[in-house]
Amino acid sequence: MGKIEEAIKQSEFKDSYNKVVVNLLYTHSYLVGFQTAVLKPMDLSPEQYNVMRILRGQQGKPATIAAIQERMLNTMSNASRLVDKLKAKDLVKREECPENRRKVDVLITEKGLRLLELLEPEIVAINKKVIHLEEAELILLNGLLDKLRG
Amino acid sequence: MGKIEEAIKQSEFKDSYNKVVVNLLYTHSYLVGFQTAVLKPMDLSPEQYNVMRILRGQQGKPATIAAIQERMLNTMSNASRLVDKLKAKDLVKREECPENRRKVDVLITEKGLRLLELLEPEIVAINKKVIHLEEAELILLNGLLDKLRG
DNA sequence: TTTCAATTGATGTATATACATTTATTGTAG
DNA sequence: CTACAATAAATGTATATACATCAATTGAAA
Repeated sequence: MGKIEEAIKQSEFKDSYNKVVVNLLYTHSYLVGFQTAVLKPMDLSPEQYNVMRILRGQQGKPATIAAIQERMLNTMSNASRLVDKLKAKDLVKREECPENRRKVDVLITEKGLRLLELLEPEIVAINKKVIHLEEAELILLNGLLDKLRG
Repeated sequence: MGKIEEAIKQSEFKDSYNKVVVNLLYTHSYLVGFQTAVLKPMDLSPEQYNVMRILRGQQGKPATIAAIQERMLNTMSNASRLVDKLKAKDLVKREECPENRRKVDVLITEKGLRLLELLEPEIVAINKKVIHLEEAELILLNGLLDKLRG
C-alpha cells in the first residue's frame, strides 16, 4: 500500500491540509473495511456494534436515544433506527422511561453482552494485524488527531 | 473539543489500537461535516466532489468507470451512479468508448471545471480553519497514516 | 464459426447518513 | 386551566455504501 499518492494514484496535493484530509478519508475506509469483515458473519454493521459498545459502557444503567446519539461516532445520525434493528435481533431492549414518557430506556441484553465478548478478541486481533504502528506511534497519532480537532 | 475521551464521553479504551480506530473514525466524521457544509450550497456531496477532482486530474483525457472507482476514497462503491448524478447536473459527460463498447468515457465539462474553481478557495479556507495543526505536524500525521496502512 | 469465459458497467437490495418534519409528552406563561 | 413552546423520539426523503447479480460486449478456445 504505502504512500497515499500511490494508493489513490494522485501525484500531487494542493497543500498539506488537503493531503491530510484525503489521507484520513482513505485510512478511514481502509480500517472500516476490516471491521466490517469481522462483524459481517455476526450480521452486525460497524455502527450497530458501536451502539452496543456504548450500551455496555453504561454498565447496567439504561441510556436514552439522545444519550446514545451523543456518544456515537457519526454525529446527527439515527440512533432510533439502529436501536430498532438491534432490538429485532434481541441484542438490546427498549422500555418506556417511567418518569418521563417522552424518553426511552435502552439496555443491552445478555445475548448482546455475549456477542460482544465473542467479537472482542477478533476485533483486537484484526486491529493489531492491520495497523502497522508501534505503541509509541499509536500514542503520537492519537495526540495529533486530538490536536487536529482543536 | 480536545481529547477523544471527552469527545465521546468514554473514559478508557481497551488498548492504543482500539483508541486509534475510534479516534480516526471520530476525526473522519469531524472533517466530513465541514466539507459537507461547504459543498451543500452547490448541491454536491463529498463523493460527487471527489469524482469531479479525479476527472479534472485526468487533464482532458477521459476516464472509464473502473478507473474512477480505483481512485475513489471509498473502495468498492458506486462510481456508475455518482457519474449519473453529475451528468444530470451537466458537470460531467459520458460517452460510449468507440474502440470498446463495454467501456464508458467520462469527462468533466466546462461547467464542472468552473464549479471546482469556485469551490477550491472555500475548501482550502475551511481546511486551514478546522485543522489545528502546523505544517510539521501535518507532515508527521501524513507519514503516520501512510505507515499505519503498511 | 460457435461457444463460453472474462470484462465492464448497470442495477437491485439492505444498511446507514444527513436533514427536515411530525408526533407525543412535558413544562410554563398568561 | 389553556395555550403554546420545548423536548424526545420516530418517521420521511435523498444520498451514499457494500455487495450481489445481471446484461452487454469482447476475446479466445474448441
